[in-house]
Amino acid sequence: MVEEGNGAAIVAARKAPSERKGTAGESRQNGDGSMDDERKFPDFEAKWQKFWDERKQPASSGTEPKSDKDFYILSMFPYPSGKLHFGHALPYTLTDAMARYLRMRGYNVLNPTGWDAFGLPAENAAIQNKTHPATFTYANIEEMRKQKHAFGYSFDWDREVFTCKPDYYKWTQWIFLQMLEKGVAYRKTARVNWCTQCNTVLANEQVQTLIKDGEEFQACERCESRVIPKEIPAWYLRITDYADRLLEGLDKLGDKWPEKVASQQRYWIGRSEGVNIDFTAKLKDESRLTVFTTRADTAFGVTFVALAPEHPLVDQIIEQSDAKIAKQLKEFVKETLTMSEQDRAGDVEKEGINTGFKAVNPLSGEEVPIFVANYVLMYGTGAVMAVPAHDQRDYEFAQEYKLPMKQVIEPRPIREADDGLSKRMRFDDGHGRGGAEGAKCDLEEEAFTEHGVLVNSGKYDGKTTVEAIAAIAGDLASQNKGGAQVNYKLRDWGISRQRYWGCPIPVVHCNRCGIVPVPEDQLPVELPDDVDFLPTGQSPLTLHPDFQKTRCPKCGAEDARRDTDTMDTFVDSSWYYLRYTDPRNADKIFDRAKAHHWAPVDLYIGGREHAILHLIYARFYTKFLHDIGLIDFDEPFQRLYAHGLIQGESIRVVNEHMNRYVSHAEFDKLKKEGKAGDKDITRRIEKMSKSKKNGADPTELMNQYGADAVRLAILFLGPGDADSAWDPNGMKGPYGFLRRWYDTTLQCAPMIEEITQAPEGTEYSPEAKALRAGAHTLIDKVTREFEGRYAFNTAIAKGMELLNEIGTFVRNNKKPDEASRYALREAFEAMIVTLAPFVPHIAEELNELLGHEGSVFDRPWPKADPAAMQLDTIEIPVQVNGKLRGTISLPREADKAAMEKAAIENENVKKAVEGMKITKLIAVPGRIVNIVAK
RNA sequence: GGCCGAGUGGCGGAAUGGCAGACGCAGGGGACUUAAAAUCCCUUGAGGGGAUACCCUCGUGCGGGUUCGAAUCCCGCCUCGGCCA
Repeated sequence: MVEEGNGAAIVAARKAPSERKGTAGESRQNGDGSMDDERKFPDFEAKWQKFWDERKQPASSGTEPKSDKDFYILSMFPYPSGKLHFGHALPYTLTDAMARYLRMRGYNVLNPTGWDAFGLPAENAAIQNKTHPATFTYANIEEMRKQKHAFGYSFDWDREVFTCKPDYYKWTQWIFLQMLEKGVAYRKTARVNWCTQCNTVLANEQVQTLIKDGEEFQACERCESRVIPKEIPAWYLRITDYADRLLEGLDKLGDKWPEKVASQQRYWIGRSEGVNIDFTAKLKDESRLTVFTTRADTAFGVTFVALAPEHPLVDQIIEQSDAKIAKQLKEFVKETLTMSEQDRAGDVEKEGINTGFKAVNPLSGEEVPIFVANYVLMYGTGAVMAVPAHDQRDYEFAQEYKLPMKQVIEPRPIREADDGLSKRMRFDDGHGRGGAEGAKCDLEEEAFTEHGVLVNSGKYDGKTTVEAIAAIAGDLASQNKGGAQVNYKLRDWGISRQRYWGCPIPVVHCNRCGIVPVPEDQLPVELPDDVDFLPTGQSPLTLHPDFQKTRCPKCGAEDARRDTDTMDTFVDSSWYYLRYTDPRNADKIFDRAKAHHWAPVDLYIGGREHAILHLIYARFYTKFLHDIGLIDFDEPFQRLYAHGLIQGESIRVVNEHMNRYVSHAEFDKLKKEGKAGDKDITRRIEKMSKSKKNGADPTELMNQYGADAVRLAILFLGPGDADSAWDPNGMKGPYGFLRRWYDTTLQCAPMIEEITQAPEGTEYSPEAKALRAGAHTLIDKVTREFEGRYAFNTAIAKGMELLNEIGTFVRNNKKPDEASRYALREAFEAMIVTLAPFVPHIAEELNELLGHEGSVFDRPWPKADPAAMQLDTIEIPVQVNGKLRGTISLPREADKAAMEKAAIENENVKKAVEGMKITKLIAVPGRIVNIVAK
């Protein structure tokens, strides 16, 4: 599938030794300890960055369909927060290594980057500093772009996109209009988080739980004042229509996506198969009261019905109640609605009020009381049938309010095969459990929520849970009293933000025509520049004199108003990967053929914090764009790599002097001054943050040690998909390795520069063979990591190992023969080429030093020679009864019999089996011998 | 509370059924140096014996199991982390 470089040719093509330039050539003459001061290592990184910039061939913008050789690799673009930190450096280093590797393998690689540039922090900074969000944003971008460049990342900079520029958000608006036309975007009035101080909507993530004076409440993360639910009109995207397809897509992606991310998305979508049952509420008039349940089989056990405080019937009930109950209900509803849904669904005290009205169960004909309860959410129908005997929440509520309990399910072991529940149904609200063998039913203690067999349920007695649900759903449907129903936890996506620094929503409100989309030829609706950023909490767009004022595009009325909301920034990032395929197109969102030359993304690299929101939204957008015929695929990211978090060790000092976090440097200082000791501190590994003073600045480290060393240190820390802790000493190993590698190459260059071909007819010494084995093992190891596992820490360790072997070899072979010199050259070449994706600058430098023309990245990827990887004699461990008792040296090709013979003859082994009878011999060729003896 | 992941030296981590601790950091010893830093070399799981280069015992969170053989697979538990509630 992939063209292989010829391993034997790894040493070829180079220029004359006399042309060799080495910055350190002279300083090495010192040959003493002062070398490092004078040399300043490394000093060649800027040189190679310039070299790359000048020879950079832009990624092809072909229009031919994507081939096996076209590879789209993408790292999540950053919010321009100001500085590049470890949260960025890890994914970009991973991405760059892979992109460089793929190019060396002959792939045509697209590796773009850009800026997720709209967002709240810029606007808050603007308010604080009395500037413009754009000023803040572009200054940050400028800084971060420099940093990314200094790391030597090989991005396709000519494709850089900025979501905050009109040439980008024009198309964000355009997609919105398509959604509006298709009914996927709509406006409704619904409950949002409203900050009472800032007078604005907050996203769920911007709401935090605070405890003040012993009271717990939901607060604004910025001003810490109370957040209340409020009904306001806002724009929504009908992502719920895509729920099933979003689920099916996950199945298709299979193991190309981490199972963790897929299951989080499944859970978020929260499909549950159940039954709607229409009760009859006996108010003044009889009205229908539909409940949704996944356990219709327990319908005969209903002893009350509970409504969410938001349920539409609640208003009617209040109207029809006597004054006292009405007042109680009103207060209860008001109080409950100040709680967040998370709290209500959690372990909050279950409270409710008996309305005094009754509802009739359509299956049993029984009348049960109607409650309004805080633990019922506006999920499903906003009403539940309460079955205390078989639902734990109902059980607790019934205990509290002394409500009756009626058992209608009996435990009975159900064989796995009888449990016909689909996977999706199991994945519901926790009720869909299989009938466990030996399940206990003790209603004195808790509800019985397992599956079983129906009792006290009229004609359904004797049926199993699964049979009963189907039968009841069917009967209800035929009587027009409900039927099977699928519900989702996923809600439609509210995208309106009462903010300035976002993509304006391109609609006009006209008094005559209502909501009118801005015609396509008038896009983009641009953000006005001349706005004041005042801490009023109101969107500056509503205060702007002209922005709102516009003509109705439909009837021409002068008094129409523009929508002043802007879009959630997740909208901007839901389709950016497509714009990279044709970033400067002024006429279209992108050229269809260009898009299909690259998209979908082959490998998407980003943090796990985006497992749900961004990745679901991007998948949803892709499906929509597919549906309107823009693209012919409907999953954006073929493979997802979720990188880990780099954490830092924090130190907290608690003593008579202080009680706060200190940095490592500060602690050392305090220790010297005697103000703090080891017993006063708590060390913890936690997410890097300013307040915990456990962060490390990659750019600072880069200035000190060079980009390659930081790249290497990051990759060497651990496998990229695991969280790992940053050690303040973590630079030393990788930096020392690079320096030793450089020095050793320089030292050996004169010895190997004449050798260009494997010497014919010369035998390798055992040492040279061992060195060759090391070199080819490195090639094999690095290749395998790039082809699947991405555990680059182990690949790098192999590189370090080979350098150690080279050191030993050189020390022990002061006057190497030609074959040895070739083996040595091969080892250096293997290191340069295979480590180049990780540490590109030094690889270029050493490549040049060994006399090669051009870039190391133009060299073919080497192929490991399996024969060279193995030694002639191998050491085989010998166990006796599973315990290591000796090792034997054998020719590589020794068969079982030879291994067994050598094993029994080994002195240590003889001692170990003395006086025992050997009952069994296990020999695994090339691996181990185990002797079983009694 | 649910789901997922993890638990291996002083530390980051190797080893995915076959010599536990690769590689690196930190520690110890030595060389160089007037000295220090830097650099280089040796050494380093714990315990014990022989004391040269050798050997033994224990050891991958805990308890069981499967296997000739388990860090790795199975069952039960504990702890930590993440996400959701």
